[in-house]
Amino acid sequence: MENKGYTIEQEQIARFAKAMGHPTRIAILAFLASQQSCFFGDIHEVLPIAKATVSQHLKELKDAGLIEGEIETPKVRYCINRENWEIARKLFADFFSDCKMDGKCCG
Amino acid sequence: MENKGYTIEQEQIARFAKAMGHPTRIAILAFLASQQSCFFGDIHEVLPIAKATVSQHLKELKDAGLIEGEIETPKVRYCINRENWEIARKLFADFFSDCKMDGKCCG
DNA sequence: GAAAGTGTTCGTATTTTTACGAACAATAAA
DNA sequence: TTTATTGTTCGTAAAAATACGAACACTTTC
Repeated sequence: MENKGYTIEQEQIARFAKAMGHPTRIAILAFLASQQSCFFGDIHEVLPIAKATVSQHLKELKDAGLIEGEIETPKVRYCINRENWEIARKLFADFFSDCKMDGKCCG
Repeated sequence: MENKGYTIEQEQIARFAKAMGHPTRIAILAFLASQQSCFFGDIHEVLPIAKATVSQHLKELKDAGLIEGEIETPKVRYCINRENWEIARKLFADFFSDCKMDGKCCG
C-alpha cells in the first residue's frame, strides 16, 4: 500500500499513460472522441482484433477512468469520461511544459 | 511489419505513452526536466530501485526517443530529447483537444 | 420455447515487462 | 598493478499484458 516515493500526480499520469500505451486503445479513444458512435459493435468493427480483446481493452480504459460504459439493451454504449479526460489533458500539458531546459542540458 | 490499420500518429502517441506508463519513468523524466542533474548516479539516488533497473528504464525512455544519453567519463549524462519532447507535447495536446463531445455522448 | 443478436467472462497460450544480483567494462586513482 | 568509481549487460525469476476461441448471460424475435 506504500507509494514508493512517487507523488500522487506522478502515479496518476503514469496510470493514464499506461492506459494509452497501446495503439488499439489510442484508436478506441480517438474513435469515441470523434463522436461517430459509442457502441461496442461499431468500435469492434473498425478494429482488426477479436471482440474478446476489444472488450478487454475497453475494460482497461474504463479502469483507468478515461471512459465509461453503460448498457443500452441490447447494446453497450461507451463514452469518454469528460471529467477525467480534462484531468488527463491538464496533467500531460503541465508535465510537458515543466521542462526547464533552455537550450542545453543541465550543468 | 504491417501496421494493423492504425495511423502513424496513433502508433507514435502510443509509443510515447507506453514509455511514460510507469511511475519510475515519469519520475525520471520529471527529474531530468527539472534540470537538477543529468547524471545516472543522481537519478539513481532519488529512486528506490536497483541501478540495473534504473538503467533499464533509461534505455526504454531512450528507445522511445524521450531522452538521450552521452558518456562523460566517468559518468553518463542523460538529457531530455527536446525535439521529441516537443513532438510528444504537441501530440498529446492535440489528442486531448480532439474530443468533440459537447456536453453528452454521441447519439 | 427455440433462435438470433450483443457483449462479457473464462481458460489458456504467448509475449513483454519489471526487478534483482552478479559479472563485466572502462577509466581514474593509489 | 591493484583498487575504486561509474554504469551497462547478462541471466533469471516472477508478474502483467496481449490475444484468441469457446462458453456464457441477457434480451428480443420468431
